[in-house]
Amino acid sequence: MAEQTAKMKRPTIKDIARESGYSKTAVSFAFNDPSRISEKACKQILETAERLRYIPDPMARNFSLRRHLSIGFLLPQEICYSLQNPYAQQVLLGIGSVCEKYGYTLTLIPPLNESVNEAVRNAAVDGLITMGMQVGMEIVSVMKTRLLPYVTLDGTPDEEMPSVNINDERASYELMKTVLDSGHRKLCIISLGQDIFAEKATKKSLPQRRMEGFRNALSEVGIRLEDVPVLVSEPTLADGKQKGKEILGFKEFPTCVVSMSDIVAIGCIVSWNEAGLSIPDDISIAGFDNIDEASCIMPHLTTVEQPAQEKGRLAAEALFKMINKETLQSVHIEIPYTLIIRGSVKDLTSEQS
Amino acid sequence: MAEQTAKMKRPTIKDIARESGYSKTAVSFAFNDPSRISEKACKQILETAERLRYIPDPMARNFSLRRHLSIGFLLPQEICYSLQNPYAQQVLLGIGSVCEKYGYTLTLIPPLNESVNEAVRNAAVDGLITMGMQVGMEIVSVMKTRLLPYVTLDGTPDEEMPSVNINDERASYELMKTVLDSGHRKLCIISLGQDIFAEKATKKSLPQRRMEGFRNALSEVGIRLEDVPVLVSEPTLADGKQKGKEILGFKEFPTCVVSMSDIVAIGCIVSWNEAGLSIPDDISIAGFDNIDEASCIMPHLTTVEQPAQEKGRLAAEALFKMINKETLQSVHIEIPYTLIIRGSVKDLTSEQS
DNA sequence: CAGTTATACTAAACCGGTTTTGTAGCACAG
DNA sequence: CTGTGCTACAAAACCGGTTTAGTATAACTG
Repeated sequence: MAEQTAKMKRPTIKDIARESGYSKTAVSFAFNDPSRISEKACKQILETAERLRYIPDPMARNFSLRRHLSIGFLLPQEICYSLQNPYAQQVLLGIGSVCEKYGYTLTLIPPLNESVNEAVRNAAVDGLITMGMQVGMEIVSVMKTRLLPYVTLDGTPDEEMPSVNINDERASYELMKTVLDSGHRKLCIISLGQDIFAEKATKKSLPQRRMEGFRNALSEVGIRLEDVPVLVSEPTLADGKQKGKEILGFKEFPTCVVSMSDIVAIGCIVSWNEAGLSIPDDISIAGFDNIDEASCIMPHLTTVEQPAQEKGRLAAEALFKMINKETLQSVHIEIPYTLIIRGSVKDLTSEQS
Repeated sequence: MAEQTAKMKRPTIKDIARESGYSKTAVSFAFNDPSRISEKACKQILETAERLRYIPDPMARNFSLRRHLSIGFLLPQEICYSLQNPYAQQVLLGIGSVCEKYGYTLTLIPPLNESVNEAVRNAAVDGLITMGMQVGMEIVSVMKTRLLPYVTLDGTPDEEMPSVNINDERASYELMKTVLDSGHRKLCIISLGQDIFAEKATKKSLPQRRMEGFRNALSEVGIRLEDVPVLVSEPTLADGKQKGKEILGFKEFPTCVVSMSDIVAIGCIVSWNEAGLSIPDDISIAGFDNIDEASCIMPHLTTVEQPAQEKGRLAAEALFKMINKETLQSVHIEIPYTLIIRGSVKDLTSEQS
């Protein structure tokens, strides 16, 4: 009876060797390089393996071969939080499509015991894609110590930080300019959450870069960024709704809200709808990302399109190049964005106030 | 100079042992069970480790401890295909939230070389969550051979197939009954894609179970299921649009389309809108899942709500019980669904034809 | 004070593969 | 007929941790 019961341990390469009368080496060759042994031996070994239902232990193979066959997507927060944003989901899909191509799996890595560091120390992967990482952060040194290749999305480009980004400063400049060109002057900005591990970032983070773009556009019409109210929101629908409500309570009611994230903008619209406001007549709003929902909600959202899937793909491709030692130095990829003007920002210039 | 350069290999436990003057065992204890050695030894070892920037190799640890600290989400098709459906994304979030709780990562496992079997053979995980799996499929035997615990969602419950499901037959009966009660008689059904690995399924698959529900409701008004046109769609927006177009070409135009998936239903609506149809006046439609987009699109979709995140959570919890040997026998969980009636199905009974 | 027990450590086995090294036996060239 | 090279295999080392078994010393016990 070669049948396998729950109590039996799975057979190992040793069992196959013993049972087939050959050595471990021969068994290994039978599976990985049959040309190294005789046809007869190969046949016998594979038959024995089949009979004992032998499946090589992936962990042992990977350990021996010093690889994991998986890359990690490092999430700054809990999975069901980070991946709530359709933008992040699209990035995920992009990364995923490249993983398949290389025969890799994709490991989602949330913080371990609330520590991103811990998660990186323990991650069983051949490389990491991170979001919103900045130089100088502790986890950068962990990845370097582990000699783990990494690429960051929406982070701060730097010689020790391979990255894929759009030109955020320019994009947000254009977005803000559009809003201002429509005649809006009483504004409110919704920025993105503090980078949770921005301990000692030296260069400009993504929200900071976008803010710079806003500043430049604003200064052209004589508005100081410091005079514009700024809220900080997590990129989730729930937090977006929250901020929307908050804005309703402003004494100085803005004519247009500029959000750094579509999902937050949509959250605002939802809460404003609930409050009976009509958009864009009562209040205008612009977003960032051009997620699918932006063209689903009424009115369609004026936003900056950034190709999220493509971003994920490019980051993953760069990572695999590093894993395969094709590229040793740092990569920096800038991809194009598109300003998308739709109905969520009212044109105040064409009407008589 | 204890600095680490790219060329140097990472230090191993052996290096720390040598450098600190203690044994490998002592180093291991220093990290995992300091009470087993003296404080002095522990301090010296940890200092040495710090100095040499030693990080224990996760792969080696896991291999030695016979675990992976990751569970797998087995996808029937490519990642960017399977996870396009918001329903699957929600399931993913649910699974993810449980993984975090147990300190595990979540590995997305697409088919390897187009083979789900290959993927399962090589999966470096402690357990698997699958979607739409049926008994008798080859991968079931692979999972059993590997002694890998598994739970299936939307599969065919069976003693050897732990599962989490809603009562699909009953839910679709109710959905179809609602449509029929609204007076619709000329229908079209959009079923879900063939289960791609349904080689020799013995019991009823999810689309089959839902079809049974439809059949029961239809027979009550004297319609034979066989007389209703049925399309089969992949659960993606793109394929949904495609089916929508296809329906536009029908000679016998249906008054209502009943889809087994919201995303497909939404695809139909999009393509009908493009064709200038007005919904539900020109054609009605009902879906299944109640994804977020169902209440975003106009008109809001009449559908069956199934708590996708909750499904993922329950499946993951059951899986962890099996991994931790708390449950040895098979689990079957049935969770409640809710019929949600909104504007996408026109009431034909209240109007004079 | 002999015998037992605890403490603090080390050596060696182990996890299950792959890979290097070694060695028969045979074919073929010189 | 000897030396060289090739084929087909086996033995042993290796990957980097954990764990078991074992040992020396110190501390307790009767």
